[in-house]
Amino acid sequence: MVGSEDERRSPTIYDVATAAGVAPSTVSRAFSRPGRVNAETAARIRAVADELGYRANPLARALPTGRTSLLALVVSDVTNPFFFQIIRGAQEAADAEDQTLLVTDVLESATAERKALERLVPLVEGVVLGTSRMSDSTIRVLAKQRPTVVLNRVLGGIPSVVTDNARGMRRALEHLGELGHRKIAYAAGPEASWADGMRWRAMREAGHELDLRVHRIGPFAPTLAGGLAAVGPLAASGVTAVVAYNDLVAIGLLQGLAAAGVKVPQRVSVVGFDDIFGAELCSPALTTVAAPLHALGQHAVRTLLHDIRARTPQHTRPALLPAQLVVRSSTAPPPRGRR
Amino acid sequence: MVGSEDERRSPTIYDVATAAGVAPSTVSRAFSRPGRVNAETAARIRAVADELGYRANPLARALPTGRTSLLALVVSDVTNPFFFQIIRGAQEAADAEDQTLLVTDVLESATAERKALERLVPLVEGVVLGTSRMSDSTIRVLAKQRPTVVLNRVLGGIPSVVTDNARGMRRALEHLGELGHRKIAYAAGPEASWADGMRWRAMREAGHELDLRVHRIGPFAPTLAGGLAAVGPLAASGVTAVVAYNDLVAIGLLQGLAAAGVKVPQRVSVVGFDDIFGAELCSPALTTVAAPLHALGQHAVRTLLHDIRARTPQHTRPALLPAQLVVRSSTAPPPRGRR
DNA sequence: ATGAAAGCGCTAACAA
DNA sequence: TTGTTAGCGCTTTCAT
Repeated sequence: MVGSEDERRSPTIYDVATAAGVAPSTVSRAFSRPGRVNAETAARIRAVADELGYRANPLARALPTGRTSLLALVVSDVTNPFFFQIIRGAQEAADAEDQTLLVTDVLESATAERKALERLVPLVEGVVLGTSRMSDSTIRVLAKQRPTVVLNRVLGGIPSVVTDNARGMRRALEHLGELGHRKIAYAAGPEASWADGMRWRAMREAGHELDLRVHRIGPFAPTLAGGLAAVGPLAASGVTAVVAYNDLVAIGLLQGLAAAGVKVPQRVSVVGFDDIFGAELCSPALTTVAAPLHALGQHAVRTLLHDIRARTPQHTRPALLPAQLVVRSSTAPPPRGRR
Repeated sequence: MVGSEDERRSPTIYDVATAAGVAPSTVSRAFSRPGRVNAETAARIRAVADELGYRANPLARALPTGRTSLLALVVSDVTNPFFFQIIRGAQEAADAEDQTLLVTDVLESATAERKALERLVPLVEGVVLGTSRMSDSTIRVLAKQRPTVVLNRVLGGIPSVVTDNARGMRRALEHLGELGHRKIAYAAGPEASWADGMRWRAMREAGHELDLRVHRIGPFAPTLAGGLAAVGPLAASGVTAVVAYNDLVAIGLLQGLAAAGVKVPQRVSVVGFDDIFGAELCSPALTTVAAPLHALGQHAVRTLLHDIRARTPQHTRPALLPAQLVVRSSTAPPPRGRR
């Protein structure tokens, strides 16, 4: 067997039981089901446990119950600032409920994502998928095995929490409209992106309501390089303002425009999406639609915990969290004669 | 008990054993100790296992052996770009050895760090501490419980992996010296920081050898705000170049200098440390001493794994990983008449 | 090379 | 309210 003639193993419920003069099961109950045991007995047990330095073994507890108190958060890219606050929020929510959050980076690869999940699933009680690269059907299979919450993606029947892109986009266009812009471009992100579709649709609708002309360029990669690539098409489009798929694209645009000698915001205004770390570092500081990143992470974990406890997904329709426009220095009225 | 009259539990070694006509222990061996079992038997067992969709339960495996295949990486702040590549490197190294990495953010708080560790330690086989805020003695206690590796900190007797700050600083000063600078400031970071002490000491030594005058200002918080605060003291110091404790301070400095109308690099050159994400976003793009972030994470995990397997710390002296100077646009020759 | 059996530390029926 | 007892799924001596 394993234990051998242990020198100084850590104490178990048996040690506590003996020392307190009760049965092991009573010790167990004293910790996992307080109230199901006489107050005085419980107190004594706790005292003895303290003295012995007893700590419940999470593995042993998990084996018969399946309750590992472990939650997985899968992100497509830890180095993407988009996830920082999401991770933070998620971790806070998990800590608050005494759960341990396992953050896993899958490097933008659906294969890596599946492999990671294969390893994680038997260990965790639930998983939240941040910007998953996996197919809908793969996600559904996962959701059958463990309670699952999806971030920034809507998937019929699977609980999800997303940013209210429509309202955010609306705010951005209102802002641009008030400044006097009339013709505005959208620098699109990856076509496969759910958020991209949402944003462009919202832009068309808002443009229509606000009587603004909107124009789509792209798609571009959701990176600095993508933004750089958008410079040419943007110039060709003859607009005075552009809303980018996300901040990385917007910042790339800023850099490319600067290199081309086009002044921002004097000649053209630029608006980003998400408000990632870096959006206020660039110059000019980026006006952007701030996604409720922290809240997104927090809400996802709370929802997950709820579903785990309910033993079945309750939140079947997506939770919509509000975005907020952060006005910085990359937007201004259009050049005279261009309005 | 627990299992109840299960509908469709996942198959166990018992199921496989029955189906393959062998004993459960043989199935166990076939997986955990291949070679200790007849090749043909093993093949048959594997075939049957596949068919049944058998997957070893990591919890059950871990209970008797303690081998959870879980490693903890504790970072003081996930949102600090400094950690991105560290996390990546660590995760790669862990994946390569079929270990699961648990990344935990402790929000710059020693208390949170201790609490997180308390929860993690019984679960993981080892821990790497990235920029720990805990005291040396607390870390030593931890190291007694689980193999531990420390990042960017040297702690007698505890395995650690650190950046070669001395060589990096030397490169930075050589670069500045070649450009013609003679008087250079160091914008210091937190006094409690081990890296800060190293960097300042290295700067003095290099300055001495290269015949440059070095001057220390600060300490400043290791943040953008810290950099902003450094603008005044910097102006007062009368130098033509400054090396900042880290990139965040350097970028803050860039922003503050711009606001004050001081041109970088024409009037003053700025060098950062670490090369975090953001160092090339800011303007001008930052010249900086790039820490081998990815390698740091990777090396830490490898060392940890090694120690876990050796069942005792082997690497008693710090591993020194090389830094590299990345020259971008924030450095240039000093103004005429100031050399 | 393989099997039998004990045990890892805990939980949860079931009885008392 | 508390004790007894049988597992959870796996590993590992000890026999054979």
